[in-house]
Amino acid sequence: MKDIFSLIDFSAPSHEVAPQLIGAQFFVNGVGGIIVEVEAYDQAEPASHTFSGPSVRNASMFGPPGRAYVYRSYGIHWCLNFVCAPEGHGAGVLIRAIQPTQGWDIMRERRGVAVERLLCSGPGRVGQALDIVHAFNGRSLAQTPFKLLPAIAPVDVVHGPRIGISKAMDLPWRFCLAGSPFLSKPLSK
DNA sequence: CTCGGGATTGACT
DNA sequence: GTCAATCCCGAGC
Repeated sequence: MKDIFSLIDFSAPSHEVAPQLIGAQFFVNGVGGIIVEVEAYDQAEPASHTFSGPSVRNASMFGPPGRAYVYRSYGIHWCLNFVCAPEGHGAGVLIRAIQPTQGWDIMRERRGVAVERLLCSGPGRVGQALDIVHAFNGRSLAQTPFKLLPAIAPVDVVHGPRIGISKAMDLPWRFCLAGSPFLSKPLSK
């Protein structure tokens, strides 16, 4: 199998990397599955954490591409991004939903729910199910505990406006696996 | 310094 | 539909 880092150039703009991640498989310590929903963010648009420039919180987004940006959302959840674009650019792809394929029992225990559809359908849920912790911030996606594998077969990717933001609503930078029942919400246009 | 708003979720009316 | 949980950070005084 081809190495995904030879197939995807993480130094490309986040909105170009994002659709390529749909269908890829992502695991943390062997727990995870197929990426079915992501969103792209870039310093040039006001919905991004990096819009106002570097800070302690978003520093890893300004670091080298191909690494993790882990942030605390609403003071409660841990969410995961893949850093994109050249170093210093401040762009990334938020992992919003995963179709579970490995580690169901572990994910059910961590999440406290039994319904498979609710294990990883949302950025905060992905963080909890895969045990994303702040210590992963800045770590390379090519190294343990991460494992990122290319899609087994070509997939249909659909896109639309991003969720949960109040700025730059016009950018269609949410990318989903067409017809997937594991999305955090149905795609709107 | 205080204040307010989130790239959210789950419990409740 | 409403709302609280709770941390980071920018805006404003």
